[in-house]
Amino acid sequence: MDRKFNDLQISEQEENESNPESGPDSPPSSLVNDFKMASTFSPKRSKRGAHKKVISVPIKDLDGARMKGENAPPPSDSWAWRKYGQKPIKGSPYPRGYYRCSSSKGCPARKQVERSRVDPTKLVISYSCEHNHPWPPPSRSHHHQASVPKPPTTTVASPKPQISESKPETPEPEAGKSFTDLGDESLITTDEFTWFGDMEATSWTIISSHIFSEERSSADTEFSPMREEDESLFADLGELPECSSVFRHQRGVGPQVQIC
DNA sequence: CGGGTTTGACCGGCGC
DNA sequence: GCGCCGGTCAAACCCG
Repeated sequence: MDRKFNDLQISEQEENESNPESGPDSPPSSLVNDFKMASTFSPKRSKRGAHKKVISVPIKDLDGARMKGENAPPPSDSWAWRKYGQKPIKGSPYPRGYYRCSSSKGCPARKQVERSRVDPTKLVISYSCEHNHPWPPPSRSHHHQASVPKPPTTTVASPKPQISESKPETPEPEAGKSFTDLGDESLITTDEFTWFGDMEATSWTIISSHIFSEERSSADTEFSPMREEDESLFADLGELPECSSVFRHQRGVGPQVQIC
């Protein structure tokens, strides 16, 4: 399967802009052309005090292949998500699906999936998780565990305004680099971003916030396989000051994203 | 039978 | 205060 995800866009939003494209008239600035490094958390409707990150991914043949009507199946990442609701959103022809993390008990992570109304070819996924909650969850669901043939490696995407047309299949020199090498402004591309298994895309952008600059202690193994390291890494992630997006390589499964 | 999905009801925040 | 709207709950249903 040569499914590459090529037009992934992640932006971080404050809670009060929880709607990726709030209002039919409001431009999806934070999604498409703009990104905010919202390091400040402003809980407007912070029932859960959650940070939120928004990913915009192209759907393309996804809808043709599997979409039924307007229901876009959420791209599978490394976590188990259980759908707990779906609502039509005012001003949007497409309903929004509500998912919660079922990878671990009590996991506060939420995910909202909806089609972009300004660009129906894109799927907008909003990740949110509890403030200060160690996210991603320390343990994956057995489903995923079982489906992970090989230990993943870790890739971290750092803030980058936009990368267009970067070929995922291009062997990445960065893939072997350390995070420190990558620095603050780097964007890691991988040849196996298949975690959006159903996604078809031509370019991709990852936008995130403070990731590694200070977190990269010497003990961190950049792209080393992880299993137990996994856990420790997650522990580290739990201590990340703000939000970060972590992409984990997994052979056979593809990289995964954890956001918070 | 266990886990996920669907869907209507309910709740709470917010604007008027 | 009231209505709108987004988010969540939970029972029924579906599926492997």
